[in-house]
Amino acid sequence: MASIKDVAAEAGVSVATVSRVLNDHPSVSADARARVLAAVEALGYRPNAVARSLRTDQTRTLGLVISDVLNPYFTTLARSVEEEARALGYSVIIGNADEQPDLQDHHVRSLLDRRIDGLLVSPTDGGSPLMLDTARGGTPMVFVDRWIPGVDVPVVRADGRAAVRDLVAHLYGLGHRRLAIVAGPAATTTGSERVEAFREALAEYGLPLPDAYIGQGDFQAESGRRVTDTFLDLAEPPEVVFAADNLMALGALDAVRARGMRVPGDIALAAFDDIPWFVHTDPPVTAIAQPTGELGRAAVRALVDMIEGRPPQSVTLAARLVVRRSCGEPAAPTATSAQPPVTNRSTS
Amino acid sequence: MASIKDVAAEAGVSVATVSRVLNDHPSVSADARARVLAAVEALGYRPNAVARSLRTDQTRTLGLVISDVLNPYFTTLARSVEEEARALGYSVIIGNADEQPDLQDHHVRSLLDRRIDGLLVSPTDGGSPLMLDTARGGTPMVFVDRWIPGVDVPVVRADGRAAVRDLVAHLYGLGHRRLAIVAGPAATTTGSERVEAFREALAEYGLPLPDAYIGQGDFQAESGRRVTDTFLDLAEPPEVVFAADNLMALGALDAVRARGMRVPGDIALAAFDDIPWFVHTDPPVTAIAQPTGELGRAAVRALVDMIEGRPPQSVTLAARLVVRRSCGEPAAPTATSAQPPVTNRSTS
DNA sequence: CTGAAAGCGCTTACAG
DNA sequence: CTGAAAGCGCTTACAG
Repeated sequence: MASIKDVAAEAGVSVATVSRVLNDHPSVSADARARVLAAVEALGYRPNAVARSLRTDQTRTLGLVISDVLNPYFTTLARSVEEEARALGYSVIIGNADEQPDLQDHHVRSLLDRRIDGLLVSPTDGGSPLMLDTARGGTPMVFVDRWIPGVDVPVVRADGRAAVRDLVAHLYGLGHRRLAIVAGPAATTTGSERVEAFREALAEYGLPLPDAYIGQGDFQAESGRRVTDTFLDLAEPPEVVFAADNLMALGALDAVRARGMRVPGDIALAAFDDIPWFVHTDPPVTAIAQPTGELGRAAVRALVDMIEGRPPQSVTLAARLVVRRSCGEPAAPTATSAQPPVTNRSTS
Repeated sequence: MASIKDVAAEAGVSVATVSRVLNDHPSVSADARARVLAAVEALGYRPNAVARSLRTDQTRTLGLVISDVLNPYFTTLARSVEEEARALGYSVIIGNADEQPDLQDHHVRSLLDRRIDGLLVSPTDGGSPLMLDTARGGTPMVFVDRWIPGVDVPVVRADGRAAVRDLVAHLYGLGHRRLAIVAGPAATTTGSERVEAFREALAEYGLPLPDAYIGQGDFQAESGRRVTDTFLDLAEPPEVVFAADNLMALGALDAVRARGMRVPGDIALAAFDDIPWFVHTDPPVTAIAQPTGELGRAAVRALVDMIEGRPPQSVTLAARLVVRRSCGEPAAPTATSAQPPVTNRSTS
């Protein structure tokens, strides 16, 4: 692989001059510039980013630690993060925590070792020592989707409270009274907040949320299956299962199907996070949609602002309820077509 | 951030000694080792991977350029790649080509600039100049899933030929005679091979594959929708649509649904690539499953073999047909339960 | 406008 | 067993 020395030799100039034309430094003669460019072309030279990073102390790279690559929500988030980063001149390295705090720390450490310029994290837990140290230690950092309370780090996320209230109103209107939730880990903000929002919304209707109706999942499919099984084994099973993310909803569907039961006839289902497949499941799943792409872009902008010395901005966007058929048919259908239309209701 | 010099000062030794204990070099006294370790601990020192890479000329990093992050197949592949790489002591940086050759080249270039030790690619086209140069240029490289003919690079992939034959047998047995395919880009191997396998299997049953029944997609959902629309507009629409990947199947479902038509009553559907959601779509989708995890692991092993100077091995694994209900009910149901069982038939 | 030189943080022969 | 020194490929004051 040709180095800057080779280019300098080929062009008959010093490495300093080569470096200057490569970095668009103004004080280079047109002649020197042309010779260097020709040499670069002839040798197929590409600057060594490793050497450049060591010297400049910046990698123009962002680290993104997501909770689970198999979760379409995070995959969509990752895509928008990469797009926005690329537009701003940064690359991104993705680490998949697979919902395991240990693996999350592994990736954070590895990313830090590579001296990424900034870190985007959706924490899988309440804050490991490493994560806390990193946040306090001056590395530019922003939380996306999930965050860690008590640390001074910008947060970019969706607020699902209003959408959950809309969901409960929808369920109540359909006549459901026994509502259960498959929650995410209590140590994560989305794990606890979604339960709290659900509980509060239920309270508005005078409905309880008994412990037996709060199942502890981990945001992955298998836990949704297991918890739903537990619900179905109850002497008085719930009429509705609200899965706190799309993968646990998948698991819930597995559990229901395994018993030969039907949604929504035997049990209703709703999910946090909307994904394209929910339109085509049997039945289409009522879900709470996040503005995922916008979250990713806002998170990158906040992080790049920090990196480049501008004040970063925390952002909270609204999630919205998307009603489909998995919780039952509307009591008073007004649709004129045989097939009920998909309804997109926006909160606030 | 503490550097090796700080550690050396703290421990009262030279940086060489610090480096030696960090790299488990045998000739270090127990005393020096202990002092260095204590200093590392006290300072929270972490070696700078950038500097180390520059010096050793290896990054212990693999590049993975996948065709589309939003495709669950590639996401599953990426996950297994990262797992196996981690087990072998490597990190992986993922680049998402989003099925665009330009974006693919952008990521290849960026990965090369970072001096990754090896490259894993699922090419989105027939071979850009950059890709060809890279393959010939000595960078350890292996193709996964898709490959570029005519270059001497190991290939790890699934062979779907037998499974496609099984699929056609299944469709024929169900009475279908007009079969159409939504193909991927002809410039990709999976784009052209799946069409060829389909055409050959049809020929065995004396069935033609007219041009009108070959729709040109790009492996993304929107193209599946568009092509299926075209099929449905035909004077004589096909009885079956075979989508060459799961995202185009999603698009096909969208198109069918938009017309208020039903699968398989109005038109049957099958897909290449099996994903968890296919169990829960309406109806469950008959699909060809690849041993995705094993492909990812085998690809990493081949690449690491190349990097570490061992002869790499190309691997071809069989895909298999998973029959569900999207092509119609079996003619002679032998199941005793009301609900037909999911059948997993393994080819060969 | 240009080049010689220092230095980023490591690793590794080379001497001792 | 240990340290001084060179060098990986760049960038960037500093002189001229």
